[in-house]
Amino acid sequence: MAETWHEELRARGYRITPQRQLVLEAVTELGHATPEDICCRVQQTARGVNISTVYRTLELLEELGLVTHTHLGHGAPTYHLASEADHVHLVCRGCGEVTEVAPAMVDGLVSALDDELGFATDVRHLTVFGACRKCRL
Amino acid sequence: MAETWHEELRARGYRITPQRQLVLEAVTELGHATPEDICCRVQQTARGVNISTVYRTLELLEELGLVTHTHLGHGAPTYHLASEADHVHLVCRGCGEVTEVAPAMVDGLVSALDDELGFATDVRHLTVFGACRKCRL
DNA sequence: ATTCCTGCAAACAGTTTGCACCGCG
DNA sequence: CGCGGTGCAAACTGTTTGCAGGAAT
Repeated sequence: MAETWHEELRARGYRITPQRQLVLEAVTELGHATPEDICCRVQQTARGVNISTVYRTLELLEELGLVTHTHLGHGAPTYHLASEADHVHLVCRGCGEVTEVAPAMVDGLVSALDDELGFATDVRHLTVFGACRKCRL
Repeated sequence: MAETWHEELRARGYRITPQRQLVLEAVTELGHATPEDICCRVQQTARGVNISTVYRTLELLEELGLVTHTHLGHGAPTYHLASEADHVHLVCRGCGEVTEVAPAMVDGLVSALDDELGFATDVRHLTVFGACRKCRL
């Protein structure tokens, strides 16, 4: 609701622009969107936010902690709202389906890596490839 | 030792060429190598295996089950011998260090996904991003 | 008015493809 | 000798950058 991120931006000396608002909206509405998805979406509403502005904006929003990205395969990365990103991705190599599962599913792995190696896992960036029930032979 | 893959190739109607041998050797010796790494390596020994041949060959070797690849970050994928690929990758976002850990570390996750969703995890393609002991603030 | 932001075009990295020639079998 | 493989160049996707004009503050 509250546009708290406006203050966040100003506090760091950044400006609030229509493009930035449009990109954030597009990420919110699309979920799992590639930079190009976002660009297309934004083209429909207003006319034109350039693809390079989309990249620059996503980088900025990620730096502010408003969005995150994951790699769901070979192509372009996909972006989420950080507030809705609290899940792990499962990608099926057979049908390409993407499923989200609760981060609790990997709690064991996370604590094992922490205990044994001192490694702090970024759960939200985790993508597990494999075969879903339908596609496993 | 045994060049059993020679028969594999012939059996499927493929030919054995010096380029294919060189690429396989490079993957064996380098480990975690990008297509370009492999290309460079091969340039030194003989003169010239073209980058597009490297791509075509890696695709072939992967289809034969001799090599696999993972995505260790933003850039190019990295290739391994399939016989040495039985591990999970940890990538530190701070220093970029890549660590290999035993697949046993993720056994819990794998069986949870199988039990609850019927999802068959491809452990060898799994990459966990995060921060290593030194880089976690 | 100042400074940041945007659009555009060009540069770039990684990968794929078409085609003529080459060489394994 | 025939057909698959290779090299080369061109096309392509995804991303970054330099620069001049435009807009938020």
